[in-house]
Amino acid sequence: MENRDFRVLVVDDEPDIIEFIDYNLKREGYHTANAANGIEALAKAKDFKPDIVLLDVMMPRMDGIETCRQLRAMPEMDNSLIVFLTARSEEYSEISGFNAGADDYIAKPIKPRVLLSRLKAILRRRVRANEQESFEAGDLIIDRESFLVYRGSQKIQFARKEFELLFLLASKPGKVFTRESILGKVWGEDVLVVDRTIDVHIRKIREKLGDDYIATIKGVGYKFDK
Amino acid sequence: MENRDFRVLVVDDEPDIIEFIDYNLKREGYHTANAANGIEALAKAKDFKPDIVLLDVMMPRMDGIETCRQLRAMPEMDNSLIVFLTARSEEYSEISGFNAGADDYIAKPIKPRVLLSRLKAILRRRVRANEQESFEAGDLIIDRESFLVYRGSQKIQFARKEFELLFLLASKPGKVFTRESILGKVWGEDVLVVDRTIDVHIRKIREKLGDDYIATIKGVGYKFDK
DNA sequence: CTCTGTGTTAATTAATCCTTAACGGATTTT
DNA sequence: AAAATCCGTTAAGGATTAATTAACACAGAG
Repeated sequence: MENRDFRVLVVDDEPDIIEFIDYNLKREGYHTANAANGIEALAKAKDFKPDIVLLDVMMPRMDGIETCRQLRAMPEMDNSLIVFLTARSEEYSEISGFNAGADDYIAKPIKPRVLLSRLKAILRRRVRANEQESFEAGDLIIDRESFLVYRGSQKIQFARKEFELLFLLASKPGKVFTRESILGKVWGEDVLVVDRTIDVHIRKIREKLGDDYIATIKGVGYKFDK
Repeated sequence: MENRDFRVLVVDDEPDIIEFIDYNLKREGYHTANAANGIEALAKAKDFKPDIVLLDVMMPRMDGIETCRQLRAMPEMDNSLIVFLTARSEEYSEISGFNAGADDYIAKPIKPRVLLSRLKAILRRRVRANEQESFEAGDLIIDRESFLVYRGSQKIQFARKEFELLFLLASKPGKVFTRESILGKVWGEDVLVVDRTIDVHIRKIREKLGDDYIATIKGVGYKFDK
């Protein structure tokens, strides 16, 4: 899906910021609309049907948190994302505490590149969330619900880490994952685990599936390649 | 890549700020140069070839925005980043409106840790941004994601150095790369490797692709030419 | 508590990649 | 024409990276 297909509603009481965000989004091909306060935002959302709402937390009349609640209640917003714009990242705890239903937040001051890359990431994440928990890769069916992998009528059981690793690799067949990125995604960002650990799990996967599913790219990483 | 390899040009009319930033960057191993105004900045940029320019927006004689435009126009600045130093975040509209080509900005007052971590993030991002994931060259498709080269339906596998070398040459078909620049880009700036090594890798590439992809320019270097 | 499956690491072995030295041919310079 | 330079090629070892095995810790199930 191209950016051009995404609709973004920007809600902020400062015209400068609206203009700034609007300019950057338009340049990337997003459809945009804007509102200066919560009341206006609700009205605009109804017509505009945004995929994503960038919502300033601090606004006069009706604040972002209340606006968010009301937006969430609208049927038109069923599949939309709401992203808070917060003056400082410290306010995150506050926001999440409110549990107003925001999907993410972006800290001000907003930098063009950060805004755009975050937006992309958020939208990508949504796409994934909508994805089924089960998919096919090669002649395998990988099903997260049951933690099982099917090959034809054969059921193959994997331990959790093995499964997550296979799941990651198979989710993008052909793509080479570096050990670093594998660690980040399967084990978590700041986990102290040695690279060899990945190798061992790869080996266990190969033991169960055969050697011709996961290819080693020496000096780079692994890929699912069947 | 270590910080020591990065070159930062700091442009600000206040000597105090220059000194402050300079001190902090040097401590982290960056190479630095500085300029007190836009005119000086342009001259320095030409010699110093910075990877990144920290540019005060408000300056006498020629302001940061105009300086930025002119820097962008310089061929020496092709791969450089320009980061604005802005007095306050309110300057959004200004920054966004003119589209002078800044890559990011850092708000004053500048805190050392913020400066350094932002710089790291920005440089890291650049490295990625420069990396095209996949492109066509001649009848080849060179795909870094899978570390494969396709010729029609044929998949051709390369070892890492071979791949990087082919990737470099093919990224600018027709351009002659000297051995020196090849070493710098594929092997890294301060690696001690003998020229014959490149030849050997070129040979391996030719073995896999055929002799009519990479041409030797005697006394100069190699180019991708198909 | 014991047993089993899982996750991790260390240590060893295996694979392959990278680099170099050496030599020969080609081309350019002296 | 000789000398010098540059490039291509080969084969060998050294260096790097991955595969494999075995051992241990730990958690949860029974």
